[in-house]
Amino acid sequence: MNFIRDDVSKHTNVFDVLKERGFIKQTTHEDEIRDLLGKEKIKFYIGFDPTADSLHVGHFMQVIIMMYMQKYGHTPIVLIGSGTAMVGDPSGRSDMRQMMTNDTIFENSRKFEKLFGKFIDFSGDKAIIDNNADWLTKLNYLQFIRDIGRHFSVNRMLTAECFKQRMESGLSFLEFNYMIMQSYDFLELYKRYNCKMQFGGDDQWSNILGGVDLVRRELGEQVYGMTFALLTTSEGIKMGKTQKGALWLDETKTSPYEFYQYWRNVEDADVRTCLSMLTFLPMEEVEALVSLEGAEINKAKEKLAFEVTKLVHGEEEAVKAQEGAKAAFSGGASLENIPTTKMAAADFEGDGLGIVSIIHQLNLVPSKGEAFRTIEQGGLMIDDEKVTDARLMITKEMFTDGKLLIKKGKKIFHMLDIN
RNA sequence: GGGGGGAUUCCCGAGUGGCUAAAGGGGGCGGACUGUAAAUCCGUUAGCUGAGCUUUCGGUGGUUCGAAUCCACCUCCCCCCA
Repeated sequence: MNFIRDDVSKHTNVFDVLKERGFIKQTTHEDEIRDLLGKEKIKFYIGFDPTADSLHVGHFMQVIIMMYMQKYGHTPIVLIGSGTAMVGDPSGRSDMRQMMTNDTIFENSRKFEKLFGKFIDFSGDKAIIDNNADWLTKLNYLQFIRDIGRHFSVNRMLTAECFKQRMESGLSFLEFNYMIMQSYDFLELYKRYNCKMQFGGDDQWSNILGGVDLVRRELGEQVYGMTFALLTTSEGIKMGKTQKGALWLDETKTSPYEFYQYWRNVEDADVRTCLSMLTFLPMEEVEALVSLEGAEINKAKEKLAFEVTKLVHGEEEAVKAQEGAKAAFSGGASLENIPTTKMAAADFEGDGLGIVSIIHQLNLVPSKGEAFRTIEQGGLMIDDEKVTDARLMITKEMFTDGKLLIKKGKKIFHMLDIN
């Protein structure tokens, strides 16, 4: 559980550390927050709605923040938003979320909890995990709108950024309540744990402000909020999206090799942001890596990919992924770490199997039509030889030591193993 | 409650009876160029192991030799007025 090196930063106030790394986007009271974080050990929370069965890179950013905070002595409260997930956050969405069944939400929550345990130390009282279903599901409507609803001005809510883009496409009353639910969470956590701050991605700004205001109005207490830059590419597109969907932290959903490759392939312009936000390398080291010129920047990308993969999947997997990538792209290194699928030797007896169905089965192409196209366009290689005939049959004799290397396009390598 | 406008292939968006598996753009995929980068250029982009066949234009039923296009009903969405 010792992810962050002691020499990660020269600063001793975690606020300065986060600032140095470019995380901080907006704060409710910059000076007071810096002061508070320097003087006191506080409790703070970040909410995560279990809308999927795994955390993705966006969540991971928030996890990293909690890791820093914990490293510097503060206590993270991980709030699983099973209750808020039943409402659905409209922030940054152009349409309403699919309604989820309670069972799905419950299932997802369990998986979230497990993943958090990998990064945050919950031993003793070093961190807290709670779930807002605990209080939100018990609310009495009438009581709630009288006690809490009266503090919210609809006029003001409607001007909030998070609702703006929905003013045209439509916003249901259900979703409109999301902000109030999240605000109530802050109030509840303040009462339960004396939680003084809420963090979140910058898209959470309005929701966080709502909570800060509510605590002040209801209890007359000052609490604080802070948002962090979203991890986006230099073009402003959210990072961590692949054509298959999000980049997941769960290795069964995104393999460590794929995960490694994603970071290995980021654009030059994004290397600095990624290194500073997703790795715990000291900033001097980050600067040194980023200053590499031309093709040399690949060294920085390798380091980035390795460090992030190590953080998420452990050193062993990171080494494997790196070895596999090196073997595939630059040759030399051992081929055993390239993504491999085992198949029965018997399948390749006699006439063997058609190449098209093989690559389709391996999920290298989404359909057989795509497989044909790939071959027609010269995008498929077997053991370094271009496949020209889509009806090519793969037989046992074509394997060397029971292995066959398939390359699709420039970047996808896959080993077939019949041993 | 009244009036108006919509729903098109991964997304946006054209298409108002056959020439439409459906323009154009985005995205994806393949190629060239490169540094496993960016930019650019070329090709490609429903499924089925080629020609051929099957499924697609919110849903259901109908008109027609023939429908994404016409008709009826239904569902959902948006806008204006209350």
